[in-house]
Amino acid sequence: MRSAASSEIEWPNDVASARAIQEALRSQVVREDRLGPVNTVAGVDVGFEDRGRTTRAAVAVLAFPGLEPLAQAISRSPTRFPYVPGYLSFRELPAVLGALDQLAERPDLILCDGQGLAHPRRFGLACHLGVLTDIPCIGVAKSRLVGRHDELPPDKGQWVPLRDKGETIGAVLRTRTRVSPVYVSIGHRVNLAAAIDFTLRCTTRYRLPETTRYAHRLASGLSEKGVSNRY
DNA sequence: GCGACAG
DNA sequence: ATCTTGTCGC
Repeated sequence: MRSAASSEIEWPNDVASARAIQEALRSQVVREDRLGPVNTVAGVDVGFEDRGRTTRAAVAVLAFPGLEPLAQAISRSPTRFPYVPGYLSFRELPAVLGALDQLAERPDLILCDGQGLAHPRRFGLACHLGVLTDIPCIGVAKSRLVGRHDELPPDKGQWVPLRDKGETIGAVLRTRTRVSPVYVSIGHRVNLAAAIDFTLRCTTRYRLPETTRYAHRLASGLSEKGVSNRY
């Protein structure tokens, strides 16, 4: 899919200009449901290698709701922005877009590693990815960046709002009974209720959704056999 | 001023 | 994110 070539984007080299980009793009995040039929769901996993010198992103596309693997791609590129809390997207997005470009088809929905609106300026990685590609996107993070919340009941499926500065910015969601929760937030074109629902429907027996988990395993080295990078 | 801080 | 020992529960 060629909708957001990373090479055609001007990437910032410092936090001040990165912040200006966030402030300029944050109004483009669509917080309501604007989804077509969801037949394919992609999971995006980000991370780094070589003590941070190389950034890597993996994407796995699964059928929905059956979650059968359909396609996968991985992209590595030299790190061009350091990890600074609140600015993760400037470090990871070039690799993420590179991985998405390897796919033959645009996924109908993306579950992205990291935060969406649950971000100091309401423009986390999942929002940035959603705005640049205009693909419906949900942020699924393994730990908290900002926000406070009440104690979370132990049963699978239960959730409590994540709040910051008087507004709900996401949900703390139990994807497995008595297992540490994940942090779900709007990325783009999906409301919070739908984001929670999709996250649960993509989660089977592990803490993380199969989409994200599949991408993570791909990035960790052990790819699945018999799955090509096209449908 | 001090702690907190997605991956 | 990554590293690593000890502990707990099924």
